[in-house]
Amino acid sequence: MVAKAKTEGLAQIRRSRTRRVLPAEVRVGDLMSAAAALFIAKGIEATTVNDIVERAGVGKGTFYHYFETKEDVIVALRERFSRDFTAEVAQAVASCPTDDHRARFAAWLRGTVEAYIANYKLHDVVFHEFRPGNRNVKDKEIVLAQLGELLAAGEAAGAWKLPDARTAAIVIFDGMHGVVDDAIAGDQREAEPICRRLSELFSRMLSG
Amino acid sequence: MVAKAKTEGLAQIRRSRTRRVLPAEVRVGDLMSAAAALFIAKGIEATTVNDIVERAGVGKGTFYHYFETKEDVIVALRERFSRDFTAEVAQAVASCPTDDHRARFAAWLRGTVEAYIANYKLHDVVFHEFRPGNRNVKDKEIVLAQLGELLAAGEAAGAWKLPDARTAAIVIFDGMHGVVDDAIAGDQREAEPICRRLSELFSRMLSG
Amino acid sequence: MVAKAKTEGLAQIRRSRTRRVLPAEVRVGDLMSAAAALFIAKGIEATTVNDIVERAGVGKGTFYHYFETKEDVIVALRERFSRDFTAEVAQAVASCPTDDHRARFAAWLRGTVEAYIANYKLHDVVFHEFRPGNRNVKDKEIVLAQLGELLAAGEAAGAWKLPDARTAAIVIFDGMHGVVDDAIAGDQREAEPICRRLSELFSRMLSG
Amino acid sequence: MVAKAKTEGLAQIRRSRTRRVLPAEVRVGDLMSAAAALFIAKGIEATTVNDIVERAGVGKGTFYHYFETKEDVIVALRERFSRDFTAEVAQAVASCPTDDHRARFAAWLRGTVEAYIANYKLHDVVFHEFRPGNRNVKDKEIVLAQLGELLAAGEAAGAWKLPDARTAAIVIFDGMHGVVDDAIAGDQREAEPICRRLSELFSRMLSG
DNA sequence: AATGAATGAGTATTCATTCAT
DNA sequence: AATGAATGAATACTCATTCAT
Repeated sequence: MVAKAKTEGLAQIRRSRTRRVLPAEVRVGDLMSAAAALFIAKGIEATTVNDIVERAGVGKGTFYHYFETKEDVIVALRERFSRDFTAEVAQAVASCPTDDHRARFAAWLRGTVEAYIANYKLHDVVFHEFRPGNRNVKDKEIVLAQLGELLAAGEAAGAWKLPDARTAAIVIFDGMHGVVDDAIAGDQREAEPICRRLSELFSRMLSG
Repeated sequence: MVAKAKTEGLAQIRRSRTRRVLPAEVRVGDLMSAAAALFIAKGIEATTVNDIVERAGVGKGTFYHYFETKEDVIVALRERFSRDFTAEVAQAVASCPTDDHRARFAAWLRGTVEAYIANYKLHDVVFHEFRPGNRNVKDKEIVLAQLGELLAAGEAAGAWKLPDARTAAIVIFDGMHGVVDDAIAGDQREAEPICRRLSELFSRMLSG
Repeated sequence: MVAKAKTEGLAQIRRSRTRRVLPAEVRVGDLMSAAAALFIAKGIEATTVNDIVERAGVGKGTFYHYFETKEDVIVALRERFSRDFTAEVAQAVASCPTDDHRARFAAWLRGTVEAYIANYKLHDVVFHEFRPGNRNVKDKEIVLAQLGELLAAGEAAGAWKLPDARTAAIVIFDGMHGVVDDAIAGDQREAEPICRRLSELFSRMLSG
Repeated sequence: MVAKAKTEGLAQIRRSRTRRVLPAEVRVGDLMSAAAALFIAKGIEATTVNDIVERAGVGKGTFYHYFETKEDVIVALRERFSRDFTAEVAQAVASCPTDDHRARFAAWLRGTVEAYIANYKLHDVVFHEFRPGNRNVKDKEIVLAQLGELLAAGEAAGAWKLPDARTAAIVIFDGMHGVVDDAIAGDQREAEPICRRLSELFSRMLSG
C-alpha cells in the first residue's frame, strides 16, 4: 500500500515514538535553527513547514504551538540576528578607550565586517528574501542608530566633522555592505584587507 | 523614464474576440508593461499570469509563446530596466565637456538619483522580490562599470585620486542607493537636496 | 470478487462539513474504490483527482496525504487487483484434492475465467490504459508463477508432460485472456462455455 | 529579449527559410515516420504535435493539412503496420505448396514471430497505448481472419482437427504474442528457438 | 500548399493552517 | 503540551487546434 510505505518512512526519520516534553526555550531554539539551516540551503519559499518540523524532529502541531505563522519564524530569526549582531559590535567598540573616537570607529568597522562575513548567508536570506511592511526598516534603524551615536560622539569631541550624520551613516553602512558582498562574490573572505580599503575611504569622508 | 509602457492604450481598447497578429516586439512589450504595472501594484507573488494576460489583452497561451515561465518576465524586466537606466545616465554624463570630470561626476550622480527616484518602485519589485542567483550581480556590474570608467578617467586626468577604484564605486553606488531609499521612506522625493548631501561626502572621498 | 468497494456507502453518507479522522486503511480503501469506479466509468484520463475526492467524500489534500500522484492510485489498484485475483484462484484450486492434478487445473481455469469475467473492466482500465514500464510485467509474473507451479506439480506427478513449462503457462494464460475478451466483445459472459472450449484445447496441449 | 532567443533557436533547427513544395505522399510519410520514432522514444502522450513537426522539418500548419487530429496519425500508423504485417506473413505462407498445410502453418508462425520481433516497439506503442472505440479490434480481426482461413483449410483437407477454429486462432495468436514478449523481455531476440517451442505446443493442439 | 502566431480550456499539485485526539 | 490527519484555496503551465498571412 502506498500510504503505509509513506507513513513508515516518516516514522523511520522521527527519532522516537514517545512524546518528549522539553522546555519551551529548547523547542523554539530547535525550530529556529532548523528553519535557518533550511532557509539558507533552499531559500525561504522553497522551505515548507513540513521540512522544518521534520528537521527539528517534532510534530507539525508543535510548530504552531510556538509560532503563529511561518513568517513568524523569519521575524524571530531577524530579531535574533540583529540582537546578536549589534551586541557583538557593541562589545568590540566598548573595548576601546571612550575618548579614542578614531579607534572606536575602526573597531566598529572591523566588528561589523567580521560579523557580516560570518553570517552573510543567514543575513541575505532573512533580510533580502522577505520584506514585510516596514519591520526590516526598523531592524536597520537599530544598526544605524548605533553607528550614528558613534559618529555624533566623535563629532562632539572634535574628532571629525560631518555635514549630515545620517547621510554619512547610511553611506558607510550600505557601502560597507556592498563591498563585503563584492568580496564574498570574489571568494575573498578575510576581514583585514576589506577593512583597510574601507578605512581609507571612510577616513577621507570623516576628515573632510 | 525607465521601462514605462510605450504601447499601452491600444491593449486596453483591444477587447474584441478577434485574433490579431502583431509584431513580436509589440507583443513582448505589451506583456512586459502589463507585468511591470501589476508587479508594482500588487507585488510579484500576488500577480498571476492570468492577471498579466488579461491586462495585456491577449490569451494565456500567448504569454507562454513569448516567455517560458513567469520568472522570465522578471528577468526581461530587469534587463530592460538596467539598459534604460544606464542609457539615461550615460546621456546625462555625455552632455558635459569631456574634460570636466567633476562636472561629469556630478551629472552621473544627478542622473542616477533622478532615475532611481523615478523608478524605485519597479526597481524594488524587480530586484528585491526575486532572487535568481547571480544575474542581478551581472546587472549591477553594468552599472558599476559605467561609474568605474568615469572614476578612472578622472583619476587619469588628475581630477582626483583613489586608492581603490572598485571599492569607491561600490561605496558610492550603494551609499547613494541607501540614501535615496531613506529619503523616499521619509517621503522626500526631490533629487536636489539628496544630491547636495551626497556630493559633499563623495567629493571628500575623491579629494582625499 | 476482486477489488470491489467494501467500505462504500459510508462515504456517500458523509457529506457533512466536519472533519472526521479515520484509520488510514479505511481512507485509502475509500479513495481506491472511488477511483476504481470512476476509472471504469469514464476512463483514467477523463477522471480528475477532484472527481475522486468528491466521490470519496474527502478533501483534496487528503488524497495527496495518501498518494503522491494520481498514478500512484493506479499502481495501488493494480497491486490490489493482482493480490485479490491470485488469492481467489488459489482458493478455488485449494478446494481440490492435492493429487488430482487434472481437477486442479480445471479449477484454476474456471477460477481464472470467472474472476476475469467479473472484473475485466477494472482490469482493462488499470492494466491497459496506463504504462509504468515494467511493473505490469511484475504483476503478470505473480500470476504466471501460480500457474507454473501447478503445471510443474502435475508434470512431476506424471499427470502430463510438457516440453517447456513457461511457454505453456504463457500460452495458456494469454490464450485464455484473448478468448475471454473475445467472448465479452460478443456479449457472451458465461464462464461455462468458454471453459469448455479452452479445456479441450489445453488438455490436448498437456496430453501431448 | 526572451522571445527573440526562442524564435531564433527554432529557426536554427529548421533547415531552410523557403517553403518547399513536396509531393503529398512524401510529406505524409515524413510526418508518420517522425511520429513513429517519437512515439517509440517518448510514448504517445508525451509526444506533442510540435515535436512531430519539428522532427519532420515542417510547419505546424502542415501537420493539420494532412491529418485532422493527432489521433489520426496513430490510426494511420496502425493501418500501415497491419497492412505490412499481414502482407509479409501472407508472402511467407504463399511460398509453401498449397496442399502442405503443416508447412503453411509453420510458415505462418515463423513469419509472424519474425515480423513481430522486428517491429514490437512500434506495435506496443501503437496498439497498447491507445485504444479508440473498437478499431484495434478490427485490426486484430484481419490478422485472425488470415490465421482462421489457414486453419480452416487444413481442417478441410484433414491435416488436423479442431473443435473450435476461432478459439484456437485466438489462443495461437495471443499465446504467440505473449511468448515473444517474454522472450524480448529476457533479451532473447531470435525467432528460431521461440518458434520451436511454440510449434511443439501448437502441433499438439492441432493434432488433438 | 505552407506557415507559425495566437488561443484558452483544462488539471494536477502544493502547503500553510486547523483541530480532533 | 504534543501530534499528524485533514483540509481546500490558489495557480502555473500544457498543447491540440485554428486561422490570418
